[in-house]
Amino acid sequence: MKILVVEDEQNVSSFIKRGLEEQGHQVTQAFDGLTGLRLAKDDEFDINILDVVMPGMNGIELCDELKNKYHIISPILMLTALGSTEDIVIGLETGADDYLTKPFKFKELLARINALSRRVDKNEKSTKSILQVKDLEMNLNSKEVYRNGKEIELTAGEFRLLEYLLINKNRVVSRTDILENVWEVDFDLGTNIIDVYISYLRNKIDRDCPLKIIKTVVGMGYMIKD
Amino acid sequence: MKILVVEDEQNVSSFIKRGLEEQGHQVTQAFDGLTGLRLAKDDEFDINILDVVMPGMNGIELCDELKNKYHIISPILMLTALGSTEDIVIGLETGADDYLTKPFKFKELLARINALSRRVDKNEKSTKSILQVKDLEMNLNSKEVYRNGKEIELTAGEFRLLEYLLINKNRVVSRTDILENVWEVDFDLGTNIIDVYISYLRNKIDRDCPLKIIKTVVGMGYMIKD
DNA sequence: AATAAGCTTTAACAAAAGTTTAACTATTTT
DNA sequence: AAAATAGTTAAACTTTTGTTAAAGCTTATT
Repeated sequence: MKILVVEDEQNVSSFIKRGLEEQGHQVTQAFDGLTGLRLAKDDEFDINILDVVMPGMNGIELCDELKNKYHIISPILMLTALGSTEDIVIGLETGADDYLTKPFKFKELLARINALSRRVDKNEKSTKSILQVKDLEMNLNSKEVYRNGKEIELTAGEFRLLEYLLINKNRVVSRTDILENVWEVDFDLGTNIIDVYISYLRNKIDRDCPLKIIKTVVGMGYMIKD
Repeated sequence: MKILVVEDEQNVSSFIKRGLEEQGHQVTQAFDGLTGLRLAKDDEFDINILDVVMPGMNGIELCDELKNKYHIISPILMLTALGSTEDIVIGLETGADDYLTKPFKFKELLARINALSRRVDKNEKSTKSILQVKDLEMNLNSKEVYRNGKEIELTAGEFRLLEYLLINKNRVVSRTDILENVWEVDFDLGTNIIDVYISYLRNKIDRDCPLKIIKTVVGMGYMIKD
């Protein structure tokens, strides 16, 4: 994610930047309100972290401008000093989406960032909640899978693998892709877990049906075709 | 918009699907009434298009079940054969919102879909104060909960958890979702409070009943199903 | 202010379910 | 036919879930 940090204290800003970058985010820093304003309105960040206390334009004014004048849609997380309830109230009134009182644990900041980004994801379009191919359908809300009208019970891992194959239907997905996206493992240490799970899945969804859903592409990966 | 098409004729269904997808809609297909029923009640579509003539459960029976048994609120558009005035009358009586006689021009279908979706937007937000599922009901005003006519006393925490599960019925809610929305905690520090409360709830609402309300979906969360 | 009652949270453990490894077999490619 | 790739199986291992009891909080009452 692209994250903007508007914070005048050099060391606090760096602390946040370093931590977020370790998590794979891209961090842009602004050390005063006006610079923050320019950056935030010219370039859409996924999350804006604003300190309240800053020389020149403070975080509350900045938040107000961004939300009420430039109508940015990305969430704002305010950093306030301990106990300044006043600031928190004003901040939330002017449109901040969340706040965190200093000093804070980095883990807490991360959790709030994740919560905010999830909240945004939810508001995005009416995400499709049923994936289907041939006579197989997967309901992402109820986590139920049906083949030819009959329910099939899958474990969490089997479900995630099938979901990934369905999202990528008509495309061959490599073992590396699967490992990265389903198991969230970035390097293969010679496990055959994918083969095992493909086998489990086939037993449940393909064994009793003449037309097979999961296709092997030797040397390349697996594919589900329409 | 998310649109469900229940139509047994492969080519008609594909024709509709293709056309609607070109307009940017998401189309889910069912080729028989029973599948249509399951899909429509498990997942809320913006519009349901039902063919009248189908093997097994026909469109009128399906419409009846959806509107009068499952009380879905999304509009139903019936596709009837030319001249079957009988069907149209019955269809509208059982709760269909509009109908179209086959054969039809695609443009006409589109116009009716747009009209229906506009109609729905206006009626939105009917804040329900009673949540119910099977023989369980929760009154949000009086904060009373009844199972099979007998009152059940819940503590505030138990009530909020049950309420959240009911609001999200037919959807698996993860522990993270629950923690965020019921306990308003954005990060999990390894508490098992959800398990404990689920256990308390089950003791009060499920223990003495053969049909269980709260379902565990291992590795994913909990769900209450209709 | 102290007490009591009820509710919430933690913690420990048992039980259930799911995941991963590894050895072996089968199939496909070279 | 040999080598490489893929599939199967069961056992070992982990994680997840359910339960209980006790400790910690709050709130109402004395």
